[in-house]
Amino acid sequence: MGTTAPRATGPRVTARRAETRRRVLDAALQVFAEEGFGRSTVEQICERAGYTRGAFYSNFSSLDELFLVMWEERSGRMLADVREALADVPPDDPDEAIRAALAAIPVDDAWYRVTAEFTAHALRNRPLRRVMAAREQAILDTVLPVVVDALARTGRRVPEPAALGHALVAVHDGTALQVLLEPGSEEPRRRREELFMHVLGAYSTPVTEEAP
Amino acid sequence: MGTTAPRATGPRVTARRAETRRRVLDAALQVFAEEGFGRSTVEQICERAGYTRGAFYSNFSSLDELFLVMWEERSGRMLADVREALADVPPDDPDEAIRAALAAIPVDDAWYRVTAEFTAHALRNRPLRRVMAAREQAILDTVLPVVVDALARTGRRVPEPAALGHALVAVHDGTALQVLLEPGSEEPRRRREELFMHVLGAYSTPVTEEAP
DNA sequence: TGTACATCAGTGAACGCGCGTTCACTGATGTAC
DNA sequence: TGTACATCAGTGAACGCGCGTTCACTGATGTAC
Repeated sequence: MGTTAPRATGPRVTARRAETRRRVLDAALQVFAEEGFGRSTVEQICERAGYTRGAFYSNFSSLDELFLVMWEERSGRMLADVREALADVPPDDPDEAIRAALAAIPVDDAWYRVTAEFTAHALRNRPLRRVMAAREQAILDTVLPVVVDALARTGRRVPEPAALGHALVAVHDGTALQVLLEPGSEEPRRRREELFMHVLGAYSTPVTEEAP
Repeated sequence: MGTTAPRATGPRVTARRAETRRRVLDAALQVFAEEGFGRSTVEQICERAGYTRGAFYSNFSSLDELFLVMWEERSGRMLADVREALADVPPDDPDEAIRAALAAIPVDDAWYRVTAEFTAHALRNRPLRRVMAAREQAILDTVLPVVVDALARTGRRVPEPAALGHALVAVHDGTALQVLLEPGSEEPRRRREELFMHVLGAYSTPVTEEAP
């Protein structure tokens, strides 16, 4: 039995290894977006990342695992960006706050493609479904308070924040697709914003105390 | 130059051939739903359909073509079902009409998976994008008139039918995903219906003529 | 700081399976008389 | 309706490529003194 082995953080993650993983993960996003997850090969990803296939198997056990790790890492980073953008929103102009919140949520072509496939994948895979559900919850936890605050400053309160949250996520998913399917046009973007506003209005009530 | 060749309907479609295509298309939907489009093979589909691979190449030129044909055929049939269901809606109860319209739009697991992937596929493929856009338009043409009518009977008019239409499609896409991600729960179904109602309200105005 | 050694991370060749694609063939289907 | 023939649709074997996966190896990185 080893006595002084330094295994505090597991099997030791060297800087070199971290760099390799990062480059492979970045390459994976690009390849998945271009080829589709199902049509992507270990070879393509390694070539793009500048490694041989052996490096892949030294870091990941399968394409499925890579897909999961990549998606979680990426969506986590994206959520952090949104959180940061929301922190900078000026608290004195609620209308602007809501607009900023919308602008902070990126509608990115490559990412949406990958997410659409990840979604389809999750629908046939229990554990992945939980991953997606957890992510939706994280999004709500980040975005909802800001939105509810902004509405409060326009004199509106939200009786059921959870319902509003799920509605916003659904609207985001649905309209993002429409935006990406018509790359040239500004129409869908406008409709998207309009729908968001309508939903905010529908899930909140004015707090003008003229009732008893 | 052939003189009396009977080529009225192109290369002659025999009953046998039509049957083969149908069985292959049915098998394709199942396999795509289970394995994902990208991970599906000609072999799997043929095996499930009860043919050898040669039969596939005698009827289709590639998996991509099969995917497109299958999706169009399937979504066309689905739209026809919706149209039929809407035709049966009793015209005297507008609230019920709307509920029936919602119920007529199926939220089917296998189909949604396949559509999610088809969507991702379309995002990286111009011609497919047009196919999807055309389908969205067809859905609107089918569903919108019924919805606008039903609203009219509750004394509401829709100033911008197109905007409402796109909003409904977006809400459908977004909430269908939530429904499927939580298979056990009735929650998302309830929230879905609620959101539809809110959107109908937001995009229509009461026509009570008390203004000048 | 320098040297000697140990371990680690990625290399690249090798293996073999599975799949896409082709094609000569044969049994099924359709046509002419 | 029956027979002879022509065409068609699907068969199944064959070929070969590309890819997943393994593994002995070596140069890179880290450690001890």
